[in-house]
Amino acid sequence: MVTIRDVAGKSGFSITTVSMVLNDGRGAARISGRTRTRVWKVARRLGYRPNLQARSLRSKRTHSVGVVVFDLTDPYCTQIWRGIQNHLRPIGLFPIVTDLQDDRSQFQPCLDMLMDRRVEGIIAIANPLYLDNKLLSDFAHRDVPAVVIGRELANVPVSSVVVDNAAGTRQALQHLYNLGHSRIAFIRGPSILVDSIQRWQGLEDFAREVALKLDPRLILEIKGRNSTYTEACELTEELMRRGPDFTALVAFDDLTACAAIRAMTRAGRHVPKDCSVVGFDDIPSSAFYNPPLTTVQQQLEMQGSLGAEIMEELIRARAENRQVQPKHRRVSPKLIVRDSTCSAPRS
Amino acid sequence: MVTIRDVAGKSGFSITTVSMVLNDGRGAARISGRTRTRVWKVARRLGYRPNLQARSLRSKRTHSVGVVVFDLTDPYCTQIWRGIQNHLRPIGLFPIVTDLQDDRSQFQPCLDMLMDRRVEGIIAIANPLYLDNKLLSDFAHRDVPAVVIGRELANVPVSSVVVDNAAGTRQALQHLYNLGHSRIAFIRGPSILVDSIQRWQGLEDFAREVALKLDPRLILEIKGRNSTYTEACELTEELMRRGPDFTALVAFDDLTACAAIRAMTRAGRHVPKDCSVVGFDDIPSSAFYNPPLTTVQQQLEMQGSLGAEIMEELIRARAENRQVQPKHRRVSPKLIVRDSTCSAPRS
DNA sequence: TTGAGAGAGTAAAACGATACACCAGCGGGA
DNA sequence: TCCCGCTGGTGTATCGTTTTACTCTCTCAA
Repeated sequence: MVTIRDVAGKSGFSITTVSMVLNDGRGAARISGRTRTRVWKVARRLGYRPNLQARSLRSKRTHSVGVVVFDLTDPYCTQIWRGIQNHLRPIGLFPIVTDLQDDRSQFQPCLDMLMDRRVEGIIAIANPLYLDNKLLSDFAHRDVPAVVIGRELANVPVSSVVVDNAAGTRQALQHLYNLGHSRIAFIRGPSILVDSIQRWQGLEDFAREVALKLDPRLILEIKGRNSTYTEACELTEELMRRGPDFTALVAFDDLTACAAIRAMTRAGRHVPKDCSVVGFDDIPSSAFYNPPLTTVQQQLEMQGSLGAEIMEELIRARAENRQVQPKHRRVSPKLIVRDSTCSAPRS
Repeated sequence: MVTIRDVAGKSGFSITTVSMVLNDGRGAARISGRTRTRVWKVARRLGYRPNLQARSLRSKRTHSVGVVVFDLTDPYCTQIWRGIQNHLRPIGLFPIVTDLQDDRSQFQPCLDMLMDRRVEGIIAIANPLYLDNKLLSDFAHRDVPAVVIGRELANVPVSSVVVDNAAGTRQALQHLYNLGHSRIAFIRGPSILVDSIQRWQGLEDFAREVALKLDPRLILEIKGRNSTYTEACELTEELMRRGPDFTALVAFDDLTACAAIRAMTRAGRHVPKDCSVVGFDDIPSSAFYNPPLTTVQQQLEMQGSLGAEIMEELIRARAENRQVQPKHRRVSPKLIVRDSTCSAPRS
């Protein structure tokens, strides 16, 4: 491996000079143009690549950011990751990912691994289910800047990016309402999730505004005891028993929506002709579902970039020894209309 | 940050001793038990965490492995990643991932980033489409061990892990054959992919063995000019025009299978009652499709661990200054039977 | 003539660990 | 008594950078 010493030797300048030139910072201005080009030329010719470990050992900066992901095989995470990466790379920060594999006991170990690598900040993608506030608030006390995506923490000084759940379900219901549906069934998410509550809030608010009556017999809730998919299938069957005349269904998320459609198809009901269905999340496979799903897009990639943007700001502040308040961002979701919804049948 | 110097100071031993104890290697045997426990106790009390950059600067080992992924939002990659990670972590190797974002021009930059971080080896997940042999063979010349997953390179000394495509499609066709299907349509993959060729080979071989006649009018091929999904829909429509009597369809992969099912559903044909469909890959959403897909599972996670296992071996060999030949592994895929296939209708 | 100041660069001390060579006791065999 | 080897350590150089604090050599004004 060729070191800065080699470059210095071959170019005839001192190590210091080479370092200053190559870092092209404050010091480089003190070095004459001729010297600069000569050093660069030699460095290029030798194929010099600075040793990052040595560099950060001395400079105390690693230019890397830890990303804690609760399940890297979940598209929710990877899309956010994409956004994070796209923002971070161009500004010279390198994201290092650790995967909890849906196992909360891995949270501390993962944090430790990242801290061991001396990351300059940590972005955590919060699994609504598995990361309780205790864990997250604890990691706020590590002395690096932190950003949580997907969850807002009360009383904890940690920056966050969240989606406006209520605005999303509002759009979904409005869509069905505009299509003329009035007898609508709902499958709510598990009540332990804030998302469930917020999404329901959006539905209730809109219904009240347009004086749409919600039949309590057509509102069921996922308990989350076993497989969500299976449970959602069963709930849909229960709904069909209770009120076979509903013409639309709002599902908690896309997986639930898929299950509902599957259950109805099996029962001989056609989606969307007999019943429109709308989901939430816009997971990648939604577009390829049978039928393609009308759903609410979370703008995950944008959530990722926003998180990274906040991180950039926090790291910059720390480098300049500025104090800075936690920042909070809320992104607006967007309704994507595909083929699982259509006008209500004329009765 | 507490350093080894602090531990040495507080415990009353020298830096050397502390280092030997904490690394618990060859040297530790020379240190008495009492000293060892005292050092450990102090280290724990102070919350000492070794500085990895300093450590690897001196020891020339980073204990990290680069993983080059062509698209981290593709479940193909994340499942392999999961396998890699599960193998690497327990043996103290840290995987660092870089994402090409499906852009081949990012290959060199990503490799550079990894080499800059002095990874001890590189595992590349080959996109059949975007990583041509030139790129991959070039990276074989970097002086770190390399493993390619998803592609076998001829004439290049790089280890690899691949799936036995032919064995997979053979199982798929056998399944349909056993269900009594004889009039079977096929959507082949783009001919530029080795996978397409191998998968087709498996089909042909099995058909020949059982004297099953393949109607050339029922064999179409994806060209890959625009969206695969859209194209596959169109091909399915074409198939239905050509021979509306086929009772089963073998698709190149799951996405194609989804498209085929969608197209048939739209045309009023019921899957599997009117036509069985089998895919390939077992992408995660296959289990939740409408209907759930019968498909060939690639064992991606296993491919990942096998790759990591090879990497472990290569790194160990290098550490011990042994020469070692590239290793090659081939995993057998497994048919997963779900609801998109059933017995052929009696004619 | 002197001295200040700018311009262009260098020497040497870190950073936090590991590796290698060495050292002080001490027991024992010749 | 001498030397050897063993036990249980320690001192110091070193890894490849960055950073701080110099050193020269000019130029130019007082």
